[in-house]
Amino acid sequence: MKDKLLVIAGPTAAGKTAVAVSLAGALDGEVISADSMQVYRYMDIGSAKVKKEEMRGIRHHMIDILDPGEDFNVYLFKNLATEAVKDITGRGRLPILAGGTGFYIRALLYDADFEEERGDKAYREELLMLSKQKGADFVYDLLREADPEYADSVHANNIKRVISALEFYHSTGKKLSRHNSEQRAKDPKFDLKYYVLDMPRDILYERIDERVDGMIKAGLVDEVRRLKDMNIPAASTSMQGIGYKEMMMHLEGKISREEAIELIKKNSRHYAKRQLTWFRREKDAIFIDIYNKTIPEITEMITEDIKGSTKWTGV
RNA sequence: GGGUGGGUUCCCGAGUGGCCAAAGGGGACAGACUGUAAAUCUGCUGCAAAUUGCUUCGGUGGUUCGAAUCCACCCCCACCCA
Repeated sequence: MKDKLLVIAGPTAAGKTAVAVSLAGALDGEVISADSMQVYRYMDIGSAKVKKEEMRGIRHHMIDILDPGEDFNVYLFKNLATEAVKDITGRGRLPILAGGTGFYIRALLYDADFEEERGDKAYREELLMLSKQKGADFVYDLLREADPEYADSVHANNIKRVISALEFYHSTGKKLSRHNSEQRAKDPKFDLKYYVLDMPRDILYERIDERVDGMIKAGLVDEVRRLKDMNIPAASTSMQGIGYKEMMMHLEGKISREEAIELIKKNSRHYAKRQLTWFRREKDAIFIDIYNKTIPEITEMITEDIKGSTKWTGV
Protein backbone atom coordinates (compact mmCIF):
# COMPACT_ATOMS: atom_id res chain seq x y z
CA MET A 1 0.00 0.00 0.00
CA LYS A 2 1.59 3.23 -1.18
CA ASP A 3 1.40 6.39 0.85
CA LYS A 4 -0.84 9.13 -0.43
CA LEU A 5 0.74 12.27 -1.77
CA LEU A 6 -0.94 15.34 -3.19
CA VAL A 7 1.15 17.49 -5.50
CA ILE A 8 0.37 21.10 -6.34
CA ALA A 9 2.72 22.29 -9.03
CA GLY A 10 2.64 25.03 -11.63
CA PRO A 11 4.57 27.96 -13.01
CA THR A 12 5.84 30.75 -10.84
CA ALA A 13 3.20 33.25 -9.70
CA ALA A 14 0.33 30.86 -10.43
CA GLY A 15 -0.76 30.85 -6.81
CA LYS A 16 0.50 27.49 -5.59
CA THR A 17 1.19 28.67 -2.06
CA ALA A 18 -2.31 29.83 -1.28
CA VAL A 19 -3.89 26.80 -2.90
CA ALA A 20 -1.67 24.42 -0.96
CA VAL A 21 -2.47 26.08 2.35
CA SER A 22 -6.15 26.01 1.60
CA LEU A 23 -6.03 22.35 0.63
CA ALA A 24 -4.06 21.52 3.75
CA GLY A 25 -6.83 23.07 5.77
CA ALA A 26 -9.50 21.13 3.92
CA LEU A 27 -7.72 17.78 3.90
CA ASP A 28 -5.85 17.83 7.21
CA GLY A 29 -2.53 18.13 5.48
CA GLU A 30 0.90 19.62 5.83
CA VAL A 31 2.85 21.35 3.09
CA ILE A 32 6.22 20.28 1.77
CA SER A 33 7.83 22.94 -0.36
CA ALA A 34 9.36 21.73 -3.62
CA ASP A 35 11.34 24.83 -4.30
CA SER A 36 15.05 25.28 -4.81
CA MET A 37 15.16 28.78 -3.35
CA GLN A 38 12.70 28.80 -0.46
CA VAL A 39 14.97 26.44 1.42
CA TYR A 40 17.23 29.40 2.11
CA ARG A 41 16.93 31.64 5.11
CA TYR A 42 17.07 35.42 4.56
CA MET A 43 15.68 34.97 1.06
CA ASP A 44 12.04 35.72 1.69
CA ILE A 45 10.87 38.42 -0.67
CA GLY A 46 12.65 37.37 -3.84
CA SER A 47 11.77 33.71 -3.47
CA ALA A 48 8.13 34.59 -2.75
CA LYS A 49 8.33 32.47 0.35
CA VAL A 50 5.14 31.86 2.32
CA LYS A 51 4.80 34.38 5.08
CA LYS A 52 3.97 33.23 8.59
CA GLU A 53 0.49 34.73 8.40
CA GLU A 54 -0.15 33.09 5.03
CA MET A 55 0.52 29.68 6.54
CA ARG A 56 -2.62 30.01 8.61
CA GLY A 57 -1.33 27.53 11.13
CA ILE A 58 -0.47 24.91 8.52
CA ARG A 59 2.88 23.27 9.11
CA HIS A 60 5.39 23.80 6.32
CA HIS A 61 8.44 21.68 5.60
CA MET A 62 11.59 22.32 3.55
CA ILE A 63 11.51 26.05 4.12
CA ASP A 64 14.29 28.02 5.82
CA ILE A 65 16.45 24.98 6.32
CA LEU A 66 19.73 26.30 4.90
CA ASP A 67 21.91 29.38 4.97
CA PRO A 68 22.41 31.08 1.61
CA GLY A 69 26.03 29.98 1.39
CA GLU A 70 25.14 26.30 1.64
CA ASP A 71 24.71 24.04 -1.34
CA PHE A 72 21.44 22.48 -2.25
CA ASN A 73 20.58 20.03 -4.98
CA VAL A 74 18.13 17.34 -6.08
CA TYR A 75 19.80 14.62 -4.11
CA LEU A 76 19.48 16.55 -0.86
CA PHE A 77 15.96 17.55 -1.71
CA LYS A 78 14.88 14.03 -2.47
CA ASN A 79 16.24 12.67 0.79
CA LEU A 80 14.89 15.42 2.99
CA ALA A 81 11.51 15.50 1.31
CA THR A 82 11.20 11.73 1.53
CA GLU A 83 11.76 12.01 5.27
CA ALA A 84 9.17 14.76 5.50
CA VAL A 85 6.58 12.64 3.69
CA LYS A 86 7.23 9.75 6.07
CA ASP A 87 6.96 12.02 9.05
CA ILE A 88 3.66 13.55 7.96
CA THR A 89 2.15 10.26 6.88
CA GLY A 90 3.30 8.69 10.13
CA ARG A 91 1.28 11.22 12.04
CA GLY A 92 -1.78 10.34 10.01
CA ARG A 93 -1.87 13.50 7.98
CA LEU A 94 -1.76 14.17 4.27
CA PRO A 95 1.51 15.40 2.75
CA ILE A 96 1.00 18.11 0.13
CA LEU A 97 4.00 18.75 -2.06
CA ALA A 98 3.80 22.28 -3.41
CA GLY A 99 6.30 23.98 -5.63
CA GLY A 100 7.60 24.74 -9.05
CA THR A 101 10.87 22.85 -9.26
CA GLY A 102 9.76 20.04 -11.53
CA PHE A 103 13.06 18.25 -11.41
CA TYR A 104 12.89 17.96 -7.63
CA ILE A 105 9.29 16.82 -7.74
CA ARG A 106 10.13 14.09 -10.19
CA ALA A 107 13.08 12.88 -8.15
CA LEU A 108 10.84 12.47 -5.13
CA LEU A 109 7.81 10.96 -6.87
CA TYR A 110 9.72 8.34 -8.82
CA ASP A 111 12.31 7.68 -6.17
CA ALA A 112 15.20 8.61 -8.40
CA ASP A 113 18.45 6.82 -7.70
CA PHE A 114 21.42 9.01 -7.01
CA GLU A 115 24.91 7.99 -6.14
CA GLU A 116 25.82 8.69 -2.55
CA GLU A 117 28.96 10.44 -3.64
CA ARG A 118 28.87 13.17 -6.18
CA GLY A 119 31.73 11.63 -8.06
CA ASP A 120 35.14 12.90 -8.83
CA LYS A 121 35.42 16.62 -8.43
CA ALA A 122 38.94 16.75 -9.82
CA TYR A 123 37.79 14.93 -12.92
CA ARG A 124 34.93 17.37 -13.34
CA GLU A 125 37.25 20.35 -13.06
CA GLU A 126 39.59 18.79 -15.54
CA LEU A 127 36.78 18.39 -18.06
CA LEU A 128 35.69 21.93 -17.49
CA MET A 129 39.20 23.11 -18.21
CA LEU A 130 39.38 21.00 -21.33
CA SER A 131 36.13 22.49 -22.57
CA LYS A 132 37.56 25.96 -22.11
CA GLN A 133 40.89 25.20 -23.70
CA LYS A 134 39.95 22.85 -26.49
CA GLY A 135 36.31 23.75 -26.90
CA ALA A 136 32.97 22.20 -26.14
CA ASP A 137 33.20 19.83 -29.08
CA PHE A 138 36.34 18.24 -27.71
CA VAL A 139 34.64 17.22 -24.48
CA TYR A 140 31.54 16.26 -26.39
CA ASP A 141 33.64 13.86 -28.46
CA LEU A 142 34.82 12.21 -25.26
CA LEU A 143 31.19 11.64 -24.37
CA ARG A 144 30.49 10.31 -27.82
CA GLU A 145 33.02 7.57 -27.12
CA ALA A 146 31.89 6.82 -23.59
CA ASP A 147 28.13 6.99 -24.06
CA PRO A 148 27.08 7.61 -27.66
CA GLU A 149 23.41 7.31 -26.85
CA TYR A 150 23.53 10.04 -24.29
CA ALA A 151 25.63 12.14 -26.62
CA ASP A 152 22.84 11.91 -29.18
CA SER A 153 20.36 13.26 -26.69
CA VAL A 154 22.37 16.24 -25.53
CA HIS A 155 23.73 19.20 -27.47
CA ALA A 156 27.50 19.72 -27.45
CA ASN A 157 27.03 23.26 -26.18
CA ASN A 158 25.32 22.04 -23.06
CA ILE A 159 28.62 21.66 -21.28
CA LYS A 160 27.11 21.09 -17.84
CA ARG A 161 25.14 18.13 -19.11
CA VAL A 162 28.00 16.74 -21.17
CA ILE A 163 30.38 16.89 -18.22
CA SER A 164 27.83 15.39 -15.86
CA ALA A 165 27.36 12.42 -18.13
CA LEU A 166 31.09 11.88 -18.45
CA GLU A 167 31.50 12.19 -14.73
CA PHE A 168 28.75 9.65 -14.14
CA TYR A 169 30.42 7.21 -16.48
CA HIS A 170 33.81 7.87 -14.95
CA SER A 171 32.74 7.24 -11.36
CA THR A 172 30.20 4.44 -11.82
CA GLY A 173 31.41 2.74 -14.97
CA LYS A 174 27.81 2.89 -16.12
CA LYS A 175 26.30 4.77 -19.00
CA LEU A 176 24.05 7.61 -17.99
CA SER A 177 21.77 6.92 -20.93
CA ARG A 178 21.12 3.45 -19.54
CA HIS A 179 20.66 4.67 -16.01
CA ASN A 180 18.17 7.27 -17.18
CA SER A 181 16.08 4.89 -19.17
CA GLU A 182 15.88 2.60 -16.15
CA GLN A 183 14.76 5.50 -14.00
CA ARG A 184 12.13 6.56 -16.49
CA ALA A 185 10.55 3.14 -16.41
CA LYS A 186 9.74 3.50 -12.72
CA ASP A 187 6.22 3.86 -11.40
CA PRO A 188 5.42 6.56 -8.89
CA LYS A 189 6.45 5.65 -5.39
CA PHE A 190 3.29 7.20 -4.00
CA ASP A 191 -0.44 6.99 -4.39
CA LEU A 192 -0.41 10.21 -6.35
CA LYS A 193 -2.61 13.11 -7.18
CA TYR A 194 -0.54 15.53 -9.23
CA TYR A 195 -2.07 18.84 -10.24
CA VAL A 196 -0.54 21.64 -12.26
CA LEU A 197 -2.14 25.04 -11.85
CA ASP A 198 -2.45 26.65 -15.25
CA MET A 199 -3.91 29.77 -16.82
CA PRO A 200 -3.68 31.70 -20.09
CA ARG A 201 -0.12 32.74 -20.79
CA ASP A 202 -0.80 36.47 -21.03
CA ILE A 203 -2.58 36.45 -17.69
CA LEU A 204 0.29 34.57 -16.10
CA TYR A 205 2.78 37.09 -17.48
CA GLU A 206 0.73 39.95 -16.09
CA ARG A 207 0.73 38.28 -12.71
CA ILE A 208 4.49 37.86 -12.88
CA ASP A 209 5.01 41.54 -13.65
CA GLU A 210 2.73 42.56 -10.81
CA ARG A 211 4.43 40.21 -8.42
CA VAL A 212 7.87 41.57 -9.24
CA ASP A 213 6.65 45.13 -8.72
CA GLY A 214 5.28 43.95 -5.39
CA MET A 215 8.62 42.47 -4.42
CA ILE A 216 10.33 45.77 -5.08
CA LYS A 217 7.79 47.58 -2.92
CA ALA A 218 8.25 44.97 -0.23
CA GLY A 219 11.96 45.70 -0.06
CA LEU A 220 13.73 43.29 -2.38
CA VAL A 221 16.60 45.69 -2.89
CA ASP A 222 17.34 45.78 0.83
CA GLU A 223 16.99 42.05 1.13
CA VAL A 224 19.59 41.52 -1.56
CA ARG A 225 21.80 44.21 -0.06
CA ARG A 226 21.84 42.27 3.21
CA LEU A 227 22.86 39.12 1.32
CA LYS A 228 25.56 41.08 -0.42
CA ASP A 229 26.86 42.19 2.96
CA MET A 230 26.94 38.54 4.02
CA ASN A 231 29.40 37.96 1.16
CA ILE A 232 27.59 35.00 -0.30
CA PRO A 233 29.72 33.77 -3.23
CA ALA A 234 28.14 34.68 -6.53
CA ALA A 235 28.48 31.06 -7.65
CA SER A 236 26.32 29.76 -4.79
CA THR A 237 23.13 27.94 -5.60
CA SER A 238 21.19 30.61 -3.77
CA MET A 239 22.63 33.41 -5.86
CA GLN A 240 21.32 31.81 -9.05
CA GLY A 241 17.82 32.72 -7.97
CA ILE A 242 15.82 35.06 -10.13
CA GLY A 243 15.50 38.37 -8.37
CA TYR A 244 18.77 37.85 -6.57
CA LYS A 245 21.27 37.60 -9.37
CA GLU A 246 19.78 40.57 -11.20
CA MET A 247 19.51 42.77 -8.13
CA MET A 248 23.06 41.83 -7.22
CA MET A 249 24.18 43.17 -10.60
CA HIS A 250 22.43 46.40 -9.82
CA LEU A 251 24.04 46.67 -6.40
CA GLU A 252 27.39 46.12 -8.03
CA GLY A 253 26.64 49.04 -10.30
CA LYS A 254 26.50 47.01 -13.48
CA ILE A 255 22.91 47.84 -14.35
CA SER A 256 20.35 50.36 -13.23
CA ARG A 257 17.58 49.58 -10.81
CA GLU A 258 15.02 49.81 -13.59
CA GLU A 259 17.04 47.47 -15.78
CA ALA A 260 17.27 45.00 -12.93
CA ILE A 261 13.51 45.06 -12.45
CA GLU A 262 12.86 44.50 -16.14
CA LEU A 263 15.39 41.68 -16.20
CA ILE A 264 13.75 40.00 -13.23
CA LYS A 265 10.39 40.15 -14.97
CA LYS A 266 11.77 38.77 -18.19
CA ASN A 267 13.70 35.97 -16.52
CA SER A 268 10.64 35.05 -14.50
CA ARG A 269 8.57 34.78 -17.67
CA HIS A 270 11.17 32.57 -19.28
CA TYR A 271 11.29 30.48 -16.17
CA ALA A 272 7.52 30.07 -16.10
CA LYS A 273 7.63 28.87 -19.69
CA ARG A 274 10.28 26.29 -18.89
CA GLN A 275 8.28 25.07 -15.93
CA LEU A 276 5.22 24.57 -18.10
CA THR A 277 7.30 22.68 -20.66
CA TRP A 278 8.50 20.40 -17.90
CA PHE A 279 5.08 19.71 -16.40
CA ARG A 280 3.50 19.13 -19.79
CA ARG A 281 5.41 15.98 -20.26
CA GLU A 282 4.88 14.58 -16.79
CA LYS A 283 2.55 11.71 -17.52
CA ASP A 284 0.88 11.74 -14.11
CA ALA A 285 0.28 15.48 -14.00
CA ILE A 286 -3.22 16.85 -14.41
CA PHE A 287 -3.44 20.44 -15.66
CA ILE A 288 -6.24 22.53 -14.23
CA ASP A 289 -7.18 25.96 -15.48
CA ILE A 290 -7.51 28.26 -12.51
CA TYR A 291 -8.04 31.48 -14.46
CA ASN A 292 -10.64 33.66 -12.78
CA LYS A 293 -11.16 31.18 -9.97
CA THR A 294 -10.92 31.99 -6.29
CA ILE A 295 -8.86 29.96 -3.86
CA PRO A 296 -11.98 28.33 -2.35
CA GLU A 297 -13.19 27.43 -5.84
CA ILE A 298 -9.86 25.88 -6.76
CA THR A 299 -9.77 24.03 -3.46
CA GLU A 300 -13.18 22.62 -4.17
CA MET A 301 -12.27 21.67 -7.73
CA ILE A 302 -9.34 19.69 -6.46
CA THR A 303 -11.06 18.06 -3.49
CA GLU A 304 -13.96 17.06 -5.73
CA ASP A 305 -11.58 15.55 -8.23
CA ILE A 306 -9.83 13.66 -5.49
CA LYS A 307 -13.10 12.28 -4.19
CA GLY A 308 -13.86 11.04 -7.66
CA SER A 309 -10.93 8.71 -7.35
CA THR A 310 -11.92 5.67 -5.32
CA LYS A 311 -8.54 5.05 -3.80
CA TRP A 312 -8.58 8.51 -2.31
CA THR A 313 -11.99 8.34 -0.68
CA GLY A 314 -11.72 8.85 2.99
CA VAL A 315 -8.96 11.42 2.79
C1' G B 1 11.40 78.75 -44.87
C1' G B 2 16.69 76.54 -45.57
C1' G B 3 20.20 72.42 -44.44
C1' U B 4 21.59 67.59 -42.85
C1' G B 5 20.60 62.69 -41.21
C1' G B 6 16.89 59.08 -41.20
C1' G B 7 12.16 55.91 -42.12
C1' U B 8 13.87 47.84 -43.08
C1' U B 9 10.24 42.09 -41.10
C1' C B 10 6.82 42.11 -33.52
C1' C B 11 11.13 45.59 -31.52
C1' C B 12 16.30 47.30 -32.07
C1' G B 13 19.44 47.16 -36.07
C1' A B 14 22.76 45.51 -40.66
C1' G B 15 22.11 45.64 -45.75
C1' U B 16 23.34 50.82 -50.81
C1' G B 17 21.64 46.84 -58.13
C1' G B 18 21.23 40.26 -58.64
C1' C B 19 24.13 35.18 -54.15
C1' C B 20 17.80 39.12 -49.94
C1' A B 21 12.22 36.80 -47.15
C1' A B 22 16.58 40.20 -46.03
C1' A B 23 22.97 39.56 -41.10
C1' G B 24 23.00 40.14 -35.82
C1' G B 25 20.57 40.99 -31.20
C1' G B 26 15.95 41.16 -28.36
C1' G B 27 11.12 39.51 -27.66
C1' A B 28 7.40 35.78 -28.77
C1' C B 29 6.61 30.65 -29.52
C1' A B 30 8.26 25.50 -29.12
C1' G B 31 11.47 21.84 -26.98
C1' A B 32 15.44 19.03 -24.02
C1' C B 33 16.55 17.77 -18.92
C1' U B 34 19.56 12.65 -12.83
C1' G B 35 23.44 16.43 -8.49
C1' U B 36 23.90 25.03 -9.29
C1' A B 37 17.38 22.97 -12.20
C1' A B 38 14.78 30.23 -10.38
C1' A B 39 20.25 26.49 -13.54
C1' U B 40 22.07 24.77 -18.35
C1' C B 41 21.04 24.05 -23.41
C1' U B 42 18.40 23.64 -28.36
C1' G B 43 14.98 24.84 -32.28
C1' C B 44 11.88 28.35 -34.64
C1' U B 45 9.90 33.27 -36.10
C1' G B 46 6.33 36.98 -43.78
C1' C B 47 2.29 33.79 -46.24
C1' A B 48 1.08 29.39 -48.85
C1' A B 49 -1.23 24.13 -52.39
C1' A B 50 5.73 24.88 -49.63
C1' U B 51 13.21 21.93 -52.90
C1' U B 52 8.26 26.00 -55.77
C1' G B 53 5.03 30.30 -55.80
C1' C B 54 3.23 34.87 -53.67
C1' U B 55 3.55 39.44 -50.66
C1' U B 56 7.27 42.66 -47.82
C1' C B 57 12.04 47.07 -46.63
C1' G B 58 7.46 55.15 -45.42
C1' G B 59 4.05 56.36 -50.22
C1' U B 60 3.50 56.89 -55.51
C1' G B 61 5.64 56.73 -60.11
C1' G B 62 10.11 55.76 -62.98
C1' U B 63 15.14 53.64 -64.71
C1' U B 64 16.75 48.40 -65.35
C1' C B 65 16.61 41.79 -67.86
C1' G B 66 16.52 42.54 -62.33
C1' A B 67 15.58 47.48 -56.91
C1' A B 68 15.27 47.36 -49.77
C1' U B 69 19.40 49.20 -52.66
C1' C B 70 19.44 54.10 -58.44
C1' C B 71 16.08 58.62 -60.00
C1' A B 72 11.67 62.02 -59.25
C1' C B 73 7.91 63.87 -56.40
C1' C B 74 5.28 63.33 -51.84
C1' C B 75 4.46 61.99 -46.40
C1' C B 76 6.51 61.44 -41.54
C1' C B 77 10.77 61.71 -37.67
C1' A B 78 15.40 63.86 -35.51
C1' C B 79 18.87 67.62 -35.24
C1' C B 80 20.93 72.30 -37.01
C1' C B 81 20.29 77.33 -39.27
C1' A B 82 16.37 80.98 -39.65
